[in-house]
Amino acid sequence: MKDPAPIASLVRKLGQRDTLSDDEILALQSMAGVVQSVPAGGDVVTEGEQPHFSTLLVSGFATRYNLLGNGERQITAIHVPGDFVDLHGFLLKPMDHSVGALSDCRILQVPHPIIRRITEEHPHLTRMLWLSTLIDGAIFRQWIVGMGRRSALERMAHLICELRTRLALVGLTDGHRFDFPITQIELADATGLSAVHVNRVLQQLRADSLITWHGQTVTILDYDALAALAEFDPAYLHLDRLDR
Amino acid sequence: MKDPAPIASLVRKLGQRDTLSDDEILALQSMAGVVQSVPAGGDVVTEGEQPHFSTLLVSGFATRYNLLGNGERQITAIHVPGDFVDLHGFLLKPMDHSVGALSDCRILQVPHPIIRRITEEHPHLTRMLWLSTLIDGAIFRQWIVGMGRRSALERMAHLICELRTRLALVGLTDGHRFDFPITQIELADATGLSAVHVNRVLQQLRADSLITWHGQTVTILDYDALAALAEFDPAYLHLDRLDR
DNA sequence: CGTAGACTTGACGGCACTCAAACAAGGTGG
DNA sequence: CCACCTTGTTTGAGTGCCGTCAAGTCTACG
Repeated sequence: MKDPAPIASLVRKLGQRDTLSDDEILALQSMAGVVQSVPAGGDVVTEGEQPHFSTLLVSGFATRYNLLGNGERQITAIHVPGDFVDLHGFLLKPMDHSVGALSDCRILQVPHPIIRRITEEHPHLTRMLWLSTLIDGAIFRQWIVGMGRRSALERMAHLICELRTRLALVGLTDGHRFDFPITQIELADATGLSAVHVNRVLQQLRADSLITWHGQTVTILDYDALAALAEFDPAYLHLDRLDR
Repeated sequence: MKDPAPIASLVRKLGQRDTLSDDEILALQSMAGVVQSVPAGGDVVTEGEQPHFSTLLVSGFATRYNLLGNGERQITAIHVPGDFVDLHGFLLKPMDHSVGALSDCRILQVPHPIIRRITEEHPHLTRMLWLSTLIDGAIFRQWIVGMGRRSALERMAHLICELRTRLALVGLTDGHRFDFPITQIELADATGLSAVHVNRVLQQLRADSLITWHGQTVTILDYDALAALAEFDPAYLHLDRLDR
């Protein structure tokens, strides 16, 4: 019931950025509880709700998205295991966007009072949780840069580089190969492109022997070239272990 | 020397979202110090630096921006008085972008040890500072939505609505009129458009009698129509006073 | 074997970009 | 005081990246 495994990815991800004390790891484990399932296509949280918990993604892929008046959709974030998909809801309260499951997901709902107690009793751990929302923000900024100033090709290349780096951090890569269960329609909503153009961009990346993409499996064939095309610099992911 | 006035806007902005205790206001005032000046066009912080303080904008307008390899620029955030322009630097450490002054600015550099002490001694105030970075994040998300799925016209309208709302929060509006010292080139870098197209979009907004824009003075002539065009919903700014 | 969802392809169109030049306004120095 | 320069804004012409529309193909699955 209180299985520590679900939060292993979170511990690994935070522990990459600063050393966590045993006490802090125990506090994180106090968040463990019943793991729930959300089927692909389902919503984890819906815009306008004011949940009394935040959701840790244990396995699977999820997105944050907004719907527009004309029915169009914009994905603002892609989440991988170990990510809190709505830790910000702890303080922001009403959700200003929805969270959906890209694939079948297993999630852990952490009651806000537990997070609140961490903020009362564990200043350093609080800073680490704060940090994780700041890294979300750094990723948002890079997406803005991409959507504003990068071509469709560069933007897609950047997204692939980013996902590879973030998945490697939680041990979900096999060299330059990783699972990424997303459709081209969803990729279009994430990159601000049309589905047709996403298809053409992916063909271009394949034609240039930069990647292959079979089913859910992405393989980066030439990482250096892909990163150069995207001007990808992982500094914004703040991977260094520092005193925080 | 320890003039409380510089942090008045910050107190006002945080106090809008939750009640601050006298003790907490005192703690914020412990951040007060020597106010410095940055001329328009100057940099407040530069990408790659690792400052040992975070910068509170006391007066003037500032932006966060990234430069790309080809010299292009993307502005990812516009800051108004009362905003911490780089509170995230407290935990992220090396800056993954620069901060520039749009107009002449007065700033207050708050040493990180002072912020750190707040996190050790004032859990609720810590949450409020965390909150302010989360609101930054919510704004980032809206920018992503705009750049991905809104037309140039809608995007500009949305930016104007957002600025008006945020400036009203710190008392820098006169009805639907406010100062916004930004050039069309800078607006282009913020919206992901070209300077030429920004000019045409602004002309369109004027032709439709939605705004006037004389020098640095923006006047919204028909707020309802402008907000409808932009599908602007201020919910993402989380203006309600709630227990946080 | 039929259907649904995802992917692919082609033709065409438009929003926004680029290039280029003119206009306006404020500041500076001779 | 007025050329002159710089910075910002405006306008026009031509272009192109990416969107839309419409089919067609492929694969998984019942």
